[in-house]
Amino acid sequence: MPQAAAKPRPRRSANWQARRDVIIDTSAKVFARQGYHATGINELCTANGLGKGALYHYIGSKEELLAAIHDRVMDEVIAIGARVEASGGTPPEQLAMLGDEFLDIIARYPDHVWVFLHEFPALTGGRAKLFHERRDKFEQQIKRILRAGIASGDFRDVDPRLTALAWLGMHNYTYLWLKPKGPLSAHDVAKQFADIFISGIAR
Amino acid sequence: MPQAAAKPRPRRSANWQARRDVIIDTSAKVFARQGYHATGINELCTANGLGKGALYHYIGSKEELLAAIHDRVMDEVIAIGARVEASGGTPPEQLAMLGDEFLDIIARYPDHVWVFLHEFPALTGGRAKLFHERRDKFEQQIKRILRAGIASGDFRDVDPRLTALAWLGMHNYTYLWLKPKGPLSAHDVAKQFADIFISGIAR
DNA sequence: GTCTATAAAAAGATAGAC
DNA sequence: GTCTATCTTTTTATAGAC
Repeated sequence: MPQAAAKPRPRRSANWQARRDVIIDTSAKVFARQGYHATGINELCTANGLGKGALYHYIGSKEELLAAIHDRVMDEVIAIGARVEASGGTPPEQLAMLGDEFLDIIARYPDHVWVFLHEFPALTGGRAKLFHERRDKFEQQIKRILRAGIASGDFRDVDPRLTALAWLGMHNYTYLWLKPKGPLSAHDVAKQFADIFISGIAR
Repeated sequence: MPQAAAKPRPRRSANWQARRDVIIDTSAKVFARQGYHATGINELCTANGLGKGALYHYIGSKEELLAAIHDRVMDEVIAIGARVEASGGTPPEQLAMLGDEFLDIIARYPDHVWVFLHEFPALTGGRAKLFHERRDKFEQQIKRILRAGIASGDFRDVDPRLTALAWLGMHNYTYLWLKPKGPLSAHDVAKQFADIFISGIAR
């Protein structure tokens, strides 16, 4: 079997990778608080407790760091799509499960999600293209569930695209107010959102 | 009656005001395309066909320009709140009307709305405070309608805050895909969103 | 009112010592 | 691997001529 081409493994030590991951998470917090463009390399150095030389040893550039923050979230989002698909539930069950897992990601990565929802336009070239492809992939996933539900008679004859975007907006927007320490858990919110949305499109 | 303190009229000519408004709208387009911090004063000069001296004659600073873009949208949002309240419809009718007018603003000011949803964290001090107050005021308006609907028996006993945020997310998110030239008008989208949402929280 | 020139600070990134 | 010093460009804003 030939070498897998999907993710060309960078020639770096496991230690380097682990250190880099910490830098990505710490930087996400700073970007979330004051914005990507408003944050200078010097501030990233301070936040990470490193000099410029050391920081650049781990990140190729500021934009590469931004892309890494996006990947952290999108990797997980794509993964839940596959998990839900494999679950074999009914369309309403799948939609509820998708919402539950999606909000769980938002609650676990509040900073990363903030960054990805605010700063994705700062990605350029191939990085921007890759991001949009993965975002579209998730949207397709939602539409597939909706179409299946219409076909099965669980949902009325809604416009799949419009309805998928309504669902996405409702869930994405939680990044602004859903707090890990808040009165409602991601699971609670997902449950109530599913109640509203699924009965809203039920036949 | 003493002088109204709400909006201290600046001592400027009507011509100056009109010119400034055009600059605000043109700049909103540039900010929407490439971001507030990523846009330099020089680019704003080019886009507006002015030199630095002339531009600064109309805007106090870059951030004041950003605040003006926010005001353009928030003035209208607050206005629809009052209009809906005065309409005297049932809670479901009011919620549908609010969505219809809200999406109309998003469709008419796509650039301003983009800027306000992406760059509001760039506002500082009193400008940030004022913005948050007005945003909260709109959220209160939604919650009031929801509570009235629960009291009247039109809606089931949902959590007003959670439901208001679900409604806001669903509608706000349209800024990313609702196009004036698109296949669906803001009115069409509002109608279908109202169908989903109101039946989703109906008793 | 509008321009050009310039100030003064900060940006992202790199070089080379250690 | 990490540091300090530095390069180059760009930033926001102002001064002063016209």
